[in-house]
Amino acid sequence: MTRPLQAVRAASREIDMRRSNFRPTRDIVRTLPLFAELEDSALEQIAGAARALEVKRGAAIIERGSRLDGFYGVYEGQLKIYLLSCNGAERIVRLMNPGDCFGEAIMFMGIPSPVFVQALSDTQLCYFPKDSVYTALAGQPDFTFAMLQGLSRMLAELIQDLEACCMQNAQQRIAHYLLCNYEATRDGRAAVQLPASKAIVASTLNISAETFSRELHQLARDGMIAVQRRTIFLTDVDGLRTLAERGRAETLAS
Amino acid sequence: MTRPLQAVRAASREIDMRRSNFRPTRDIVRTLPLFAELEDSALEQIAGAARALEVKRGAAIIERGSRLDGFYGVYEGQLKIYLLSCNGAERIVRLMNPGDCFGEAIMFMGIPSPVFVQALSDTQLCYFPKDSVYTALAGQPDFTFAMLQGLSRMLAELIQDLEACCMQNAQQRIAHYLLCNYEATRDGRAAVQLPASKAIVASTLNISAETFSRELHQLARDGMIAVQRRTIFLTDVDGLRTLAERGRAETLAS
DNA sequence: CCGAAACCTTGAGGCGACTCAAGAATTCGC
DNA sequence: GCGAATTCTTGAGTCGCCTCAAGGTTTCGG
Repeated sequence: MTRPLQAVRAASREIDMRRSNFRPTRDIVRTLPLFAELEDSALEQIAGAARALEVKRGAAIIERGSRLDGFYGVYEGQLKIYLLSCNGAERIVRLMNPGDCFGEAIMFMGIPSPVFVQALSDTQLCYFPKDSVYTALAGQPDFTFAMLQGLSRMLAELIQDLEACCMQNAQQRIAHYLLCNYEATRDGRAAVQLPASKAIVASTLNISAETFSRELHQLARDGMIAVQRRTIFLTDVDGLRTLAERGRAETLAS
Repeated sequence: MTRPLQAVRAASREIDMRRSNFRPTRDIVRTLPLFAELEDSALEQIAGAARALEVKRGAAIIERGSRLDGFYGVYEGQLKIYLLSCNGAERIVRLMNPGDCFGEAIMFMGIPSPVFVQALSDTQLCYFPKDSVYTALAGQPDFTFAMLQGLSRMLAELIQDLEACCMQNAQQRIAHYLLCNYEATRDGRAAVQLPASKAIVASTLNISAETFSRELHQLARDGMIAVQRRTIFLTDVDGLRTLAERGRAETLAS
């Protein structure tokens, strides 16, 4: 019975499909990287079969156990893919942003979804029915490779998640996360802009919000980072690297 | 610095490729489920490019960080896919048996492998070079679907692993494992035959060997199971189901 | 059949991360 | 710009699982 995060509380849990100005035209559909290389004719076919979906923050897109006869692409907004434990604790597996796809694996396997998907903000999606996808796959080797690569990338990312959550302690996971996501600011400092609230980011790292807060401040005290709201400046990238690789204990010892 | 498991200790860590009576003929290659639907001509092409590999127990097939220009199929023996933490602790992600494939994702992405693969017993493998695979993919939609499904299945399994390791305690993971793997014996009892030593199975469940032993004996004391070597008889399937779903604490309370 | 190696069990002790709880700081709606 | 809601911080206490250590059991080669 852990506190639900943000959007869980908000709005209805139903899909709120509505007519809107978001339409799956060929040029819009193509903005998904997956479709980038698709020929016009194939794209036309996919776009023709696609269904645009505009959902509000808090809407449930996929429930655990549901099946899919297609997959989704994200065009605007943010969603979370998450797991729920028997007592209601939530573990966010991944945050989805524009350009991302989800549901392919469920579609290909025809199995019930092992995860939930919910919108964290108002979101524009497209649903691509299986049949149109299969048609495109059969005729477009480039698309096949793009699809295979997409699945492969997810697989690799999941392995990394598994590694993080099985082989690294909380501080190592945080250090690793920061090192994987920082960018240079205008004034040349290295900074990470958290894509959501600390509680949500903590959940994706499989850490409680409290521990996340504690560890961030510990890193700040150690001079590795400086925290300002949802911006985290990396003040000692090499130190973080050492931490991420060797862990806290061994930095001091040996 | 955790004790390495079984085969780590054994034999050389080098691939021991040798001429042998194991040859990638069409009929042998086809026994991989992935190739089941492949047309003869395509199969011929794949088989022609395939390289047979016979390795001894303990041989390292893939090292973390290495790249692949193809993928492997298992025809005989057993391998482990595993992760190593910085201090040498090992976490087995999956055991591979005849009929399984590995390395597809690494091949498609062209990224360094995030995992290690090592033979747990003397093993017969085939290596299928990327080019021949791509050729088959381009011409054989059925093969494409089989490949997509294979990747999708791995993805779904990894999600389940992640769920198990993040959302369930040790006893729930064990109960779940038993429920997913039991079969009826001749005399009608439900039993699980462990596919390897308890230490190895424990590692795949992300549990220390000691805890695994303790929990198994606890379950036995509770009348859920009976342990005999590497055979575990399920004496109370419903009880296990309750455990797996609700966890230990809540079985007693509420 | 004996000894060594591998495998399994069991106890003691410790620690990482969680939960609960309360309060501070931000953000947001009107 | 004030009050409410949300988000973040911090302390105290607990617990699950790990590690270390030692002894028992099974397997296997010669």
